[in-house]
Amino acid sequence: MDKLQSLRGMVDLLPEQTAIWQQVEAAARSQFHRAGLAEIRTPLLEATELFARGIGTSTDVVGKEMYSFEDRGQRHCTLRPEGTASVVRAALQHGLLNKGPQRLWYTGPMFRYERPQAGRQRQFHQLGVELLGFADPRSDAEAIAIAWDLLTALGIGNLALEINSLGDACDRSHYRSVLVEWLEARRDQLDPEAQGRISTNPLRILDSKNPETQALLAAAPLLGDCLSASSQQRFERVRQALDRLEIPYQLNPRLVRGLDYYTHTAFEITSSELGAQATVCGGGRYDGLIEQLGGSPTAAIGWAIGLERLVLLLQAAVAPAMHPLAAAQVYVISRGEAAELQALALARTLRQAGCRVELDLTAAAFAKQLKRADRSGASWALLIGEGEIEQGVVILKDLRLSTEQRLPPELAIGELVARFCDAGPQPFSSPTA
RNA sequence: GCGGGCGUCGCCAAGUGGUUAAGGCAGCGGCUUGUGGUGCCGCCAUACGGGGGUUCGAAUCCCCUCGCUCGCCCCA
Repeated sequence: MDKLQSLRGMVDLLPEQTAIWQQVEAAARSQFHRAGLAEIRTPLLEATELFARGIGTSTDVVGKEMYSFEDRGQRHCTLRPEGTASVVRAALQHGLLNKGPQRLWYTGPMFRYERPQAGRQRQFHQLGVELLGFADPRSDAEAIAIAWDLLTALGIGNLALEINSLGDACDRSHYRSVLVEWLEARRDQLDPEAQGRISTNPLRILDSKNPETQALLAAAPLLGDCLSASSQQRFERVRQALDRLEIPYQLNPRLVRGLDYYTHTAFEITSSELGAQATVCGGGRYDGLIEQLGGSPTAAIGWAIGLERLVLLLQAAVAPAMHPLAAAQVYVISRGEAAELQALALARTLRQAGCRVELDLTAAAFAKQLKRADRSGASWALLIGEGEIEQGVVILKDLRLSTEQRLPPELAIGELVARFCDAGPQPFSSPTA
């Protein structure tokens, strides 16, 4: 196949798709606005080192999924595989945290070199929230609530929230040694994947999907048992807050996220309707990251929603009720040089007055143009031919009733504007409206 | 990186060794001259993802390759 086509895993969003994306973006903006979040936009390209230091070199994302290359100045560059590291970098670079805690949101494409499958592309889009400089357990609940409420507001059901606490750095290294010791004693019962991970990233063995490994793990020591008293207490308060918000959740002691920077609260929102890639939203607290990237110790929590997955759910749930494409209200037809120019001008006048107008740009016969008018979904047509130009009138035709009247252009415009005068585009109105 | 499924016109889709690759939708042209939605007629893949091979003969069999897709891994 030598046809030009998009790169593997890089997906075009066609006009009939973009409407639903715009709806999601609008809902998110509204939600974030009400929550007092400000938008931040960072470059798609960052120094490779940012992700190596931020996400952790033993993670799959950094180890084998990054789009990395050297630019012409021999700089090591990487297309961002996630948003948090960039946001933290930007906050530090511009001293945002010196002004106090930051409540931020972002959206945009991320890149991971993986094998595409349902709900997973190489370029995908995330919508994320980062609350920098907040340590209070209520901030965990607030962050989760923002995500939960956004998904709910969009009409997505069948969602499950799972949470766990990974403790602080101390708890984790303590648990890590306990777990490694336990795993080593059973090394020969583990699958090869898991065996390799004992030394590289033992915690990740916990959410292995290998059934035999899982069976064995049922008896493994739990992270929760290694948490310090204060970590446990903290987690307890997060749960209380969620209870108070009446956000249902399940404790999942095996939930371990794939990025190294997470501490304390980790969570995922999943849907059973997504196939293998069930996570719509994932996030957690990262109290050590900011310091690790050169800032002073600062607590923070954040999450990201996978927009492709969200759109998949929306299409399954509510999209059929939507009319993504806005049909024109008026279709303008003309024949003959003078008429064509007048049509061009009248279409513009109508648009300036707030009507959705489609102008036929062909010189085809009236029958042809009328046929297109009909298919466009417009309910009114404006016809101008040589005869009309001579008489100084236009034909205003009701395509539904098949009635028409000849009248001066100003009156026809006035008639249409009175009917469709709403200013501004109306992306989701029904074509028949 | 590893497995499974698939790959015929813009879309859907027949066709599983024999000289014409169905059909539907969309598109284009026409059916009295400047009036649509239905109807009727016509046009629309020397071509079956690409490359080799088997055969007298292949879209149909074999091999390789590319792509899509689902799953593993991982994650949003």
